[in-house]
Amino acid sequence: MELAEAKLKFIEAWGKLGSEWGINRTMAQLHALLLVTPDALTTEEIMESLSISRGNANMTLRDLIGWGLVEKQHRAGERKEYFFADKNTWNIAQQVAKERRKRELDPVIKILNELTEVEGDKNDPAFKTFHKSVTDINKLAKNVNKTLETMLKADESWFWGSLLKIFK
Amino acid sequence: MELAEAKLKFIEAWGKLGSEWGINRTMAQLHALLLVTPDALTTEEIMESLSISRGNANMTLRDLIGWGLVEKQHRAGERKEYFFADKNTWNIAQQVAKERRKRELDPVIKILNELTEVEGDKNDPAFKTFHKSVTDINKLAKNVNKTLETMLKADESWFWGSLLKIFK
DNA sequence: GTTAACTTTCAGAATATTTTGAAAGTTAAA
DNA sequence: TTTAACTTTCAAAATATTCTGAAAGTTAAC
Repeated sequence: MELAEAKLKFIEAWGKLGSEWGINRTMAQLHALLLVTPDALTTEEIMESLSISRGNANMTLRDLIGWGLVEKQHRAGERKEYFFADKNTWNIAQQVAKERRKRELDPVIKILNELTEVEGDKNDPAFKTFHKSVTDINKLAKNVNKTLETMLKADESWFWGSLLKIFK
Repeated sequence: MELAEAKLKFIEAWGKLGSEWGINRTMAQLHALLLVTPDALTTEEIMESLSISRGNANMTLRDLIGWGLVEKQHRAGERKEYFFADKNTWNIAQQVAKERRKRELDPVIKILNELTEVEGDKNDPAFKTFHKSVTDINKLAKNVNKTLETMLKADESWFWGSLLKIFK
């Protein structure tokens, strides 16, 4: 397989995975493109590579910067901006985990905490079932949260080393 | 807060979280409804509760059954079918992990394995960057895979106990 | 074998999301 | 200050996803 073909395959696969996990396909693809490109790219080059419009490129880049995955570079004597992605996979994983926790997990834990407090007739099966499900899911969510917390502070080799040691 | 209101809040929150994670909102909501309902429900009752059409209810129920989260029940002397959800949160988490792994992670690991094998000029920065990113992501994916593997076999309290022990 | 209660299907409608592109905005350099 | 290179915005268009509902299909009971 040619490098060019392989890059396209990677970009496509990453876009697909992203869209299955609630991440805009273009955003995942643009990130993938920057991941396999050694140097920083201009908006123009990105538009060309992915066949997307200027507006789309601009907004997607802004989103990626908001996720902490991409940075702007400016070069002396040049008006245009260059974009490049952090290539450290562990950093990327941490960054994605951090953002999704903040945006999605935290709000839901907040609601679950409230719902756990709802009171009712302990003999009513409707109440009992509600309370048990909410409480159990809340516990699960908190365990996930703690695990993420650890992951966010951890060094990659320590993290996987520890995990795979127990999980031999 | 009333139980009825709390149920609605739970259904709404679960639907939102689902849609952020690439799961159809209705599917997440219907699952949530069954989770907080002690007894099995008919299609009719589900349509009513969630204000959805018969077609939508039917297809969503079929999907949930496909995910292993809901079961059909039939009752002696009755034509209509009843649907109920497994209320064991750990089972649910395992089931979701298992299905998403099969549907989404496995295919991507297959592609990453192929792309890892692509050969090229070791002095070409384009090749080096491609190869490193693909290899690193592949490693990460495999570690996630191993962790899921363990989780799928594990007992809940052992799993979280082990994790939180290292991660104190 | 007929009925009627129920389930399933799927084309088209509704809705939600993503993308475009041209106009407006910005700002370094002349 | 003016220009022009570049970035940003956002209403409208394109696309993708989800939902509806009526018709077709199924089958348990009679």
